[in-house]
Amino acid sequence: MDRTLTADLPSKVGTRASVRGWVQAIRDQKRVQFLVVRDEAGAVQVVLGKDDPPSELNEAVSALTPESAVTVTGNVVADERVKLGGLELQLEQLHVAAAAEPELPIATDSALDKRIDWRYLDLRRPDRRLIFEVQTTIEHAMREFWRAERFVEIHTPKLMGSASESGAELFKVEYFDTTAYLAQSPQFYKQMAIAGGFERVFEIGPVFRANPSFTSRHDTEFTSVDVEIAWIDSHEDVMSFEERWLAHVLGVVRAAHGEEIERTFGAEVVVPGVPFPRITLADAKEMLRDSGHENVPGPEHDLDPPSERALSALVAAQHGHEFAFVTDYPSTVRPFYHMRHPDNPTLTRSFDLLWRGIELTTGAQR
RNA sequence: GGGGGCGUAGCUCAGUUGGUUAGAGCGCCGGCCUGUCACGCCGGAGGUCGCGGGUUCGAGUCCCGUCGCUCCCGCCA
Repeated sequence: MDRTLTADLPSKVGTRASVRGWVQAIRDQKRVQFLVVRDEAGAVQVVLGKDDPPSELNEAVSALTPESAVTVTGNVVADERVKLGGLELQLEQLHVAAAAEPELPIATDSALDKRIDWRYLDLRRPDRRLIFEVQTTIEHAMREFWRAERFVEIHTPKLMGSASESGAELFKVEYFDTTAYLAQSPQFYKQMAIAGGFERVFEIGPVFRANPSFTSRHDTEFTSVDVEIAWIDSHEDVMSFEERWLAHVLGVVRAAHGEEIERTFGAEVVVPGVPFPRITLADAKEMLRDSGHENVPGPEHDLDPPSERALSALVAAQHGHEFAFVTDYPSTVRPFYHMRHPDNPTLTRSFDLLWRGIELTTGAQR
């Protein structure tokens, strides 16, 4: 019998169906037994009346353990008493593909490090899966947008013969009888693609930075989204592209997952208006000082995390906007790959994009 | 790299100025329960208090070391 996803069960009422998934709950009573079986799309209540003495099927249900992998088959019936979707599956056949240990090593309130130790169990939780669903939607929406704007996707080498940018520490790896380095940025290859006549390129790929960093932002290995555009007049062209791009992506995410994100994480997905607010780094620091923010970094320094959070809060209050471009970094902060202003070589044609107090991207005219 | 916090049952956590046999909730196991839906009720099992050393009549508790986790700062072309 073909497998039915729990999300499709309403269309199966009055027929037999087979559901595959994980046992989420077992409520074994004197006269009746209930299971909740969860698959990637949802969950369904399974019901079985108990014989006296209990049937073999009754005994099999009693012996189940949470998170066991099962296939349950039976008639799908509508029943208003059932809180979970108003329907249930009347159990006729039970197949246990893999029985779980009686006691699970993590619970919903377990700490993150413990959940990571048992990641395959943690990922079964719908709120964990939602993150991956949203990530997939985001990448798809990005590629869709880029493709409509004549971008070409590139996959650049991650094993390199030398550093692609200075500043970040490199991971050394043995490469036959010589040494290679893990790429800490596709920047060099992006620019080669531009020089090669690819006017607009993008890459979504891994980058590696051997920074002994102890923060919640995992700098050592992460997935970087990179874009490079030719024939621009200034960094303003990059910003106006980026804001349209991100507004599009957030619009798609809100439409596809907005309600579930709100329900699961209590966070609203806000589709930003265009243009985003723009402020020079110097003006941002003045704004922060005027607002009474303490320890504003000096003129030769980037904003620190507390300043980024405070600036986002000020922009939100003044412009009602979650994004803010901070522009014109001094060349001392951005010495590489950044074009200087023709009339003021101490400033670069560059920007950072802040979102809800976090630095999201860095951009510049190269 | 600097600083703070934490490590006790399968999970989440209490544990007072050092003092008898280390507790709770959830989970698990057994029993009961006529439709539950966070099911309910009764009972039970489960511990090298991260590890090593020290102080003490006595250490989960104090001291030193060590391992692990976590938060903040720094680093982050």
